Amino acid sequence: MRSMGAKEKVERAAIELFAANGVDGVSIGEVAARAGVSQGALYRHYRSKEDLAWNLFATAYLRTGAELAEIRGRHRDFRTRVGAMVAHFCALYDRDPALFRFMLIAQHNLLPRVRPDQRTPVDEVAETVEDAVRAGEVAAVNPLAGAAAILGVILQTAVFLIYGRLEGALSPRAASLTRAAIAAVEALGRGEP
Amino acid sequence: MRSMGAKEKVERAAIELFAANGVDGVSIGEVAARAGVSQGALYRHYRSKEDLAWNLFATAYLRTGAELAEIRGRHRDFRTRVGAMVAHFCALYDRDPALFRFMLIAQHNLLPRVRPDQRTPVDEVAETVEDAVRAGEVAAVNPLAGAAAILGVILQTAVFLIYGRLEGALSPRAASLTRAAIAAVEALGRGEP
Amino acid sequence: MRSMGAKEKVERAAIELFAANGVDGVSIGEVAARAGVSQGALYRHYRSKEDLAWNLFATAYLRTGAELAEIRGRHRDFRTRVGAMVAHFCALYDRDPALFRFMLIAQHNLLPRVRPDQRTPVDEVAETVEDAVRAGEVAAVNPLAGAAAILGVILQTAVFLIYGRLEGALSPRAASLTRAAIAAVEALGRGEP
Amino acid sequence: MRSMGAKEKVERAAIELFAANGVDGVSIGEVAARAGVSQGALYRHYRSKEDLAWNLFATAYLRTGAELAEIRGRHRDFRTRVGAMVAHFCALYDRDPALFRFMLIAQHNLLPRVRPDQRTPVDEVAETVEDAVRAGEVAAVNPLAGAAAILGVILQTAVFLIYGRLEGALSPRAASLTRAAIAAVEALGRGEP
DNA sequence: TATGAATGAGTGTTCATTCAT
DNA sequence: TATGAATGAACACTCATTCAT
Repeated sequence: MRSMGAKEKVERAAIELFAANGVDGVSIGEVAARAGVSQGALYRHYRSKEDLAWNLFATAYLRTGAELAEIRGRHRDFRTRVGAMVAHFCALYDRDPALFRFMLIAQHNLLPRVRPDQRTPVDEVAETVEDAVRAGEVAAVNPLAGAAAILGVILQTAVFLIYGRLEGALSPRAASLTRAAIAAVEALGRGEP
Repeated sequence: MRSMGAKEKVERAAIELFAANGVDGVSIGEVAARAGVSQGALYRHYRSKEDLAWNLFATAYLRTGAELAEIRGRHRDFRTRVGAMVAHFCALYDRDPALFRFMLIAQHNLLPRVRPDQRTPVDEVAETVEDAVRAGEVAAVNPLAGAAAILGVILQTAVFLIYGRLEGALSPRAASLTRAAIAAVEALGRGEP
Repeated sequence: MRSMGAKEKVERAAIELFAANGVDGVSIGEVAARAGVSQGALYRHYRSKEDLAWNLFATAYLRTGAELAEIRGRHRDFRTRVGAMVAHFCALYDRDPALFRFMLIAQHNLLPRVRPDQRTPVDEVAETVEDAVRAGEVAAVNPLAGAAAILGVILQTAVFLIYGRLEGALSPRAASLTRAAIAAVEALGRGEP
Repeated sequence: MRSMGAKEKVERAAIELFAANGVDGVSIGEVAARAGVSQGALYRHYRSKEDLAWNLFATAYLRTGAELAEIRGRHRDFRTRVGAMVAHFCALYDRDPALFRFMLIAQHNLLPRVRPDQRTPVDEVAETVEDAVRAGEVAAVNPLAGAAAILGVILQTAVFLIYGRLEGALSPRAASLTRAAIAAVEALGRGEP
């Protein structure tokens, strides 16, 4: 196993810097310096800074979507599915908090560039809710509203970890987050909209 | 009485542009042009672009904190308090979605500049949870974990409205969001940490 | 005697700031602030910043020329004249070091704007040397070369006071500076050019 | 071998423009245009305009100090030393009048940035006078007052050449300037302080 | 292929000047 | 007359991108 190719070094440096300062707050020079390569070398792998940011985001975001799809394929039961998805998000955060933070920040600029036919994490969670409604596992609820509740519980907790409001890793919270997410969806279904 | 002073025009323009493109993604020239004033005029009211962004953020963010504190002072019951807070967030969003989006985006850069002694929305929600635990209204739960669940449910729903995943205003969802938020906190308390 | 009119306050402020930072290193706003008047008020007396600097310089520079002319008219003897002129420069420096420093600095930009028909300090000193040569008081010497020696001895000593290389007032040095200036001119005349 | 590297071209352009208009009177754009390089290229060699001006000044000023130190080391006799120093200043002027003028102008802003432990031309001339006093070659005189006389005679003559009051090169005047400088120092010593 | 010098458009900011009040 | 808000051109500086070596 070699140390790291230039491309990997650039990607790691970019993720960490983008996570800390936002894409617009980081210059190509800083990325190159942290990666230990020349500025010019960067352009051999990416056509522009925007291209670099987009590739990093799309790769991570769509990979997460695929992983959630895989979880959805592996389990049938709503509670089990949500539990596995929450655990997956927690593992993602704990394995690479910088990448997680980068995704949270970058979505504001980059989400519009995701093509409508591409399956995102949001789609997978929403579909999981939809399946549960169809199967009668939870009361009728707008799948996207349900997905918002599930994702909100997870992501806001991650945000509090990032800002130091909460401490430690996210995975130990997986069980309680799962309960909270499921309870939130069920509560949504008890009312009108 | 004329329509709007220069300062108000600048602030409106800045909020809308910052909300759409991020602070770093907007130039002073664009703000000035949209406000219909010269670039120089901007510097009569704000010392720098950063100062402008910080003032807009701090004003809105801390004002929201104060409003939540006022709600907390007006009600005693956990459910009532959460209901009023959720309704307040919904009203904020519906009244000025651009400002709401600006706050969501800008926090990533500007939250570290909030002094620890200043009371934020997060503090008020967390304290509301703490009060409920102390009063035995909900099972023991980390107040900040509870606040994350409540805020997550609200804010992620707002995010879905912003990105067009959900449609319409936020206020009609206030009742179901309240139920979801409370259920999430209660579910958190049913487990270990 | 009233405190000071707006114009005088502006001029004093300008001289002190220009002396310390150079004309280009001082903004109209700084001059107005130190003078305690509004920026707009400044333009009632001077058409532009350049006009202000030029007026201050020309007034002081040409007044000094006139004073030297007066000294030249009052005395006939070379040594007496030089002594009176040196004493006059020393008194100018001691009375208003800021004005002196302003003249030394500003000449680099403003001297070219003095019209050739206007009599400057240099003209008066040079003519004093010329008179002395004509009268046989000193050996033949280029009047301007002689003026350079006289002025150099005085002004460089003033520069050393300004920069803190020498201390105290300039007037106590008048006698020795006079001897040095005269000796320098005489020595110039002992050789070829 | 090409004509000149970018750095040399920038330095030459800067010296000429700064000499003519002062540092504050010249924009980076003008320097770059005269040097025939882009504005950005300038910042590869200098961190700021101030850094450019300071480097040019410090280099020339301290180099001159070192050259005078070398002269002082090569000769023992006061008259010989002064003669060699005057000749050196004249050669400096004749070789590069723009650099000479730049040093004369820029000292007003940049002299305060010279560290006290750095040996300047003034230090060398003053020490030369001090040596002469100690050796009994001239009567007791404040070394800095003597240095002011010597430098004043030379520099004011250079100033007159710059302003067109005198014509031709400075070197032909070296002999008479030397006599004048020495006579001035001796005359200083004949009186009280 | 990799480097790093060079480019030039764009940025935030300053400031001399004007002008309505 | 005096103020100070407003203007807009200029400035120093940055940075994504290119390209000769």
